[in-house]
Amino acid sequence: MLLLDLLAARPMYGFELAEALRERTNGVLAFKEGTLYPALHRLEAEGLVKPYWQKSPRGPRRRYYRLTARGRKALDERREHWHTLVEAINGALDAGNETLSPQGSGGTAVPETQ
Amino acid sequence: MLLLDLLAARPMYGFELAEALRERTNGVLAFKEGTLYPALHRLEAEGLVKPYWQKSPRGPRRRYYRLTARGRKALDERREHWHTLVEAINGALDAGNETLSPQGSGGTAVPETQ
DNA sequence: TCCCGCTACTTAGATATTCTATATACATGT
DNA sequence: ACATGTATATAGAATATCTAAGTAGCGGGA
Repeated sequence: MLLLDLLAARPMYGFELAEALRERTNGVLAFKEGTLYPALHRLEAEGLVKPYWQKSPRGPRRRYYRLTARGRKALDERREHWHTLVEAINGALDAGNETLSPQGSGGTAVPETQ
Repeated sequence: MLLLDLLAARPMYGFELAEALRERTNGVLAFKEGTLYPALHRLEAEGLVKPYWQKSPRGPRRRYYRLTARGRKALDERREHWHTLVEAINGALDAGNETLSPQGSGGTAVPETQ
């Protein structure tokens, strides 16, 4: 999801993605090479991104990844799934803390996942 | 974290934990047996929970898990880590959506993780 | 020229976790 | 005796991460 999200703005190459994630999360999250590149290959295999080589003004060539239409759709789905997940977990955590305001947290029935 | 959180209220047994999580998350999350029991064994090995057998009024005996002092501490740490993680990811997602209110989200420098 | 450091991508192997699937067993009802 | 529901356990496959190393282009300094 994070990779797709970063690529939604513009095509980027691996190293750039790693730097961008680190900046955006203030260093909380950082892709390790062994995670990043295989993950990009998986996204490519799923048809969610389309890569192309491009020369660098200095240093080795770069592999840019562009989001496909399917990738855009997948990003929307994954964002929604992420929010569902966070709300479910935070709701579960809140439920254990009957210390303060007893609010129902607007519990709408949610379709099963996992 | 979810197991520790559920056990913070009172000791519970595996099956009960599975039902409790399903209820609390409106079915969004559910422990599979093959995930739940090994996870409980790991928590035990880490000294975060202490199990004991107890007879059931009907059906086979139950293995109740009680949170230890270390488990309580671990829960606090994991909750904090969870919130840090969620904020980092949501912040990263927001950063890609320069559509609305340009708020800095109160970005406090956070120590590195992962 | 040679080596070093930075950029940039790749991949093998170890480790960790989840899921699938099955096994075991107690209690109750038919 | 057998099916059903409760309850725990675990082997094996699948998936993903991390560790670690390798390859390579470019520019600067000895």
